[in-house]
Amino acid sequence: MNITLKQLRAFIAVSRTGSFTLAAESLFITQSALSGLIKELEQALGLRLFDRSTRRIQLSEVGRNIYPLIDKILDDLDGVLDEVSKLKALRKGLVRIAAPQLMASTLLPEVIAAYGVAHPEIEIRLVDCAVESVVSRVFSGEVDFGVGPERDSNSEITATTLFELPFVAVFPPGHALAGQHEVSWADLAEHPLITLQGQFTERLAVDLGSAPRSRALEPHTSVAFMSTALSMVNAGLGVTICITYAASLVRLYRLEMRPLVDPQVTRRFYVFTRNNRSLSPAAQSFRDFLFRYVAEHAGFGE
Amino acid sequence: MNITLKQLRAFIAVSRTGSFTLAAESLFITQSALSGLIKELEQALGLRLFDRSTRRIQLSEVGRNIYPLIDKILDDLDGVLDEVSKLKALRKGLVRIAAPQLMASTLLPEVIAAYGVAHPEIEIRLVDCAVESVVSRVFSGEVDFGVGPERDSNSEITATTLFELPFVAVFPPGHALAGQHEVSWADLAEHPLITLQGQFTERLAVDLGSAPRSRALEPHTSVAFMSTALSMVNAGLGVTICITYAASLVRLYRLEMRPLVDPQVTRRFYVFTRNNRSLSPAAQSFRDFLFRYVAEHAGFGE
DNA sequence: GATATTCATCTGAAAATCCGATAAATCGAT
DNA sequence: ATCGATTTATCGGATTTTCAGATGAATATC
Repeated sequence: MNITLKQLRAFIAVSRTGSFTLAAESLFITQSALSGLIKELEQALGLRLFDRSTRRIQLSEVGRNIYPLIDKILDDLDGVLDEVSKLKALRKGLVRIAAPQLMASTLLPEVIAAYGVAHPEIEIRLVDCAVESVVSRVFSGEVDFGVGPERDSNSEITATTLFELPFVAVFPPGHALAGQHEVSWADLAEHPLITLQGQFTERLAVDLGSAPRSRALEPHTSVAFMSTALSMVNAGLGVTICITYAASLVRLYRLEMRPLVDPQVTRRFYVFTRNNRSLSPAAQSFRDFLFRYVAEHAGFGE
Repeated sequence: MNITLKQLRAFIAVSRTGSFTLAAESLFITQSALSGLIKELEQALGLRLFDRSTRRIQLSEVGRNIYPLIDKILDDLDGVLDEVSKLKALRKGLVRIAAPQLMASTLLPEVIAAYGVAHPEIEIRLVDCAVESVVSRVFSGEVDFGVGPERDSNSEITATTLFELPFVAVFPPGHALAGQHEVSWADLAEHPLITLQGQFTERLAVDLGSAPRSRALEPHTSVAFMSTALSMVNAGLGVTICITYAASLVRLYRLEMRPLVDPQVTRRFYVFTRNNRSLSPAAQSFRDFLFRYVAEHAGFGE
């Protein structure tokens, strides 16, 4: 005769309730079946687990000793079953992510592709939108989480740092700056600059301060999308600046990058999640994967 | 359908061997039974645990995740069973015994030492306390059982006779009584008597009745501990009386003993256990050993 | 393409499990 | 003390589960 989970559950139930009858009810079996289960278990172990009369039930010395152990085992088992149901939910799932256009065309496709290898059943839906509306889409629940640069904090939204990367200067091959390993903001001021409209540039100006080199930021041209800026650079209309995570796109345009220094300015990117709202297992899994991916490809795109 | 330990063991066995056939062998069941077990488990969990063709078996994603968890649970369970069998086999255990101070310094150390030879893994914890509180400590569960002289019966406590021994007179070598082989209570009255305080002496007075010889008990001095009494006897301050089980202590003091007769009065000692409460295997074992020891050393200490 | 190996399935037989009823024990109240 | 209520233990029969052996299907190897 082997020990069964039923017997162990019976043991715990009787220990908890201190009564065969109550325990039987809680297990949805008859009292006689329960009586039999305990008897079997005691037989299998070769000793009494309860000191019992028809009126009183009490754990025996040995019973007291093993109760917490058995209880823990059953708890662990239930934990595993929970785990399984989570994993099961993970097998099919839909994750929606909001990200600014540039990120949605550089880092994220790369990560999504890598994730898809291990989790083909999970669909990742990418919402590319204006930087400004990433957080609001997270807030509205339209997406599971969002990725983007720092924005006004909001008590309903949690921002977790995903990475922090420096700015680089971008110019065509054979450009005057191509000879330098690094480019200073002052160097940059010597050339027509193509910048992005919106907060991207405004914040950068703040970071650089009112120092004379901020003149570098006086835009020659200002466009809405990075891809437009890159096309213009490619056409020899000027230089632009971007963050290294866009490296794949820059390479696609066959342009050159140089670290921007004096000072080196970095930009943090965050994952935005909504408070008081747990992620679906699939979303959780992809979010973890994203962090791991970024950590393992530190300085990716360089 | 509920999950069973059999299924979990089957899962582990298949994971380990990577083969249904081998796993079935190692579990001493047929391959078809094993196939069924895995099928059931997968059904219960609602997903595949193995990716299998007829030629190759491989843990699925989920299977890989839960394998270590399940393995740990089974290990824990086996650990508990081990624990139980150790307790049962007396390879470990703790026995707590309450006994009056005198007994805790004479008979019990002797028995415990003898028991320890055969059962070195079992710890015997001796609680020496006032005679009056032996039973209450048994009742409270503070000790597994108690040893002591007769006390008020209690429906919750079972008293089993351990031994019945006579009183002896104790005096220094060269004492006036040394020439006699036996000492009567009347003889005793001729010498200053040192007695123990408390019920010990009171009960003795009852046993002796109102006969004139009870004058023997009029105490010259009354002390709390036998060892004090013996020291005083040793110093020539008088004689005392005790029960033969204390012989080892008397000999330690190099005093002499003589049977007290006319009448011979005996005192019974009991083992007190609590009703409706089984002893742990270790306590059971030591209790049995104690009875055997006393029986085999009948009149021990003489 | 033949062969050997492996997992899945089917079937009858054996074992277990469960339930309901009943017995036995105990406690509390009259 | 006795009776009634409550609780655990046990018994017999019906049901369900489990298992072994044989067979079938799939696939890798030669």
